[in-house]
Amino acid sequence: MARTTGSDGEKTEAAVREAAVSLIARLGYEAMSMRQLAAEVGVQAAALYRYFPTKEDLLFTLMREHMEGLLAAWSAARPAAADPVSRLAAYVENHIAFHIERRHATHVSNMELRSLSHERLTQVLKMRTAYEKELRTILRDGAEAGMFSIDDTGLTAMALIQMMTGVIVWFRPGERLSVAEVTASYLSMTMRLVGATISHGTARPYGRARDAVAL
Amino acid sequence: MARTTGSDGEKTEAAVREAAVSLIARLGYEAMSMRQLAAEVGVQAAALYRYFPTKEDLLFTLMREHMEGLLAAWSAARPAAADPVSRLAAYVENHIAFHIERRHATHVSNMELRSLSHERLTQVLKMRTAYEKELRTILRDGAEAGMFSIDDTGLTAMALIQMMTGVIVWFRPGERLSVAEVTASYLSMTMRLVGATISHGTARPYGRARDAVAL
DNA sequence: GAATTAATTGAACGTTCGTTTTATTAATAG
DNA sequence: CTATTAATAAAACGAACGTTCAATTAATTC
Repeated sequence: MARTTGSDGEKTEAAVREAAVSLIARLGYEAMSMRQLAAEVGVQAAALYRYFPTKEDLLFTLMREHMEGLLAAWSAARPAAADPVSRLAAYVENHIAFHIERRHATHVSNMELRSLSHERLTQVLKMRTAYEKELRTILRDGAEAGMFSIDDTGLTAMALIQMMTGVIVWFRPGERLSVAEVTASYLSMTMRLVGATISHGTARPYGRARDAVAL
Repeated sequence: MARTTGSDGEKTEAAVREAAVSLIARLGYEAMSMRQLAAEVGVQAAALYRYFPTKEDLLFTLMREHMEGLLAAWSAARPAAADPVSRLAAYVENHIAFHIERRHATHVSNMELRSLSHERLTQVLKMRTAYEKELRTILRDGAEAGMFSIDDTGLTAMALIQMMTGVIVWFRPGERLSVAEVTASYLSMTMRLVGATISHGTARPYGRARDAVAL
């Protein structure tokens, strides 16, 4: 046998990507074999090498495009010139929506970094750092404007990102909570965590956080 | 060659555990070979099978003992009968201290669950759930007492745990921040996130969170 | 000091891995 | 209709994998 009727390179490549994201998320990159992946696509293992020269190239492609997608989504969602509270809200909403929509790809991008070569790891981390820097900038602007109360900008940014990304670990669409409810909760937790205010001197708490007490 | 001078089963087994935690954390369980592990210990691969019947038995042992250690640490640290704020503070402090101290083992326990058999996965998850339930209980008690302002207890517990455990991803002892500083920051972020109060009606915010605003 | 037990080596087993090569067929271009 | 290109199958490669087994030596017991 050789070329099969109806075979199409573009469709096959798309099927390979999709199956790879799902399989790597479920089994892990090292545990997934090229033969397993091929079987999932309905093809022989050798056919995969027409689209990706090595297994690692496949992984890197998935990760790079995931990070590019995240940066692109934020570029599209970011408010042009708004106050820190609005910008932070936009960041949280975009982050949650993007990660819930791409649970599997996020899993791959977060868990399989160690299977990348040094050079490619650096590339992916550079994109990740650029994305995180956006949040740090918002937090710093808000702190300088007296609208946020934050101990340490870098630490707070990491804590927020870990908290938000963690949603993919436990959240399953169609269960107890809706995406909108989850987003609203995370938004409210975020605003309270950073001590968001409208203006310095006002005493109305953000969300349901009232009557807090000094440590 | 055969038995080497000075060889000791207990010491070898301890060395195997230690090397395995470090190697699995760095390379991943699937990527670490038994020959690599043996070389790290300074022994032939066959010798490992004197202590662990299979590679998966080794992984499971590491995970189970990590979770048992976490539950034991919390049992020792938990305040007998205290108010929700104190109990929450104790939970956060214990969690951060334990996870910073055992970064590698935590990495293994969180990232390699999929390499466990169904039965063993269930065992580990049962312990993890028991640990998380402790936090949910504290949050619920605090909310019922009117000392916390929380949308959803389960969601908040997951968000807090993800946030706190995430410390092992970026924190490195001996760098910019000390363990004490990090702990204090996480404690303050936690208290603000849950809207902690001393008593309903008081208007003094916890930590630096003042002048918050309604969503 | 002989017998026994504990700890380890070295070699090998069958399997699976990522990848390459070659042949073959489907689709397309002239 | 023929020539060319695109897409795949089938088979094979050497290497590495987890694991087993028999032999060997150190430590311990009697």
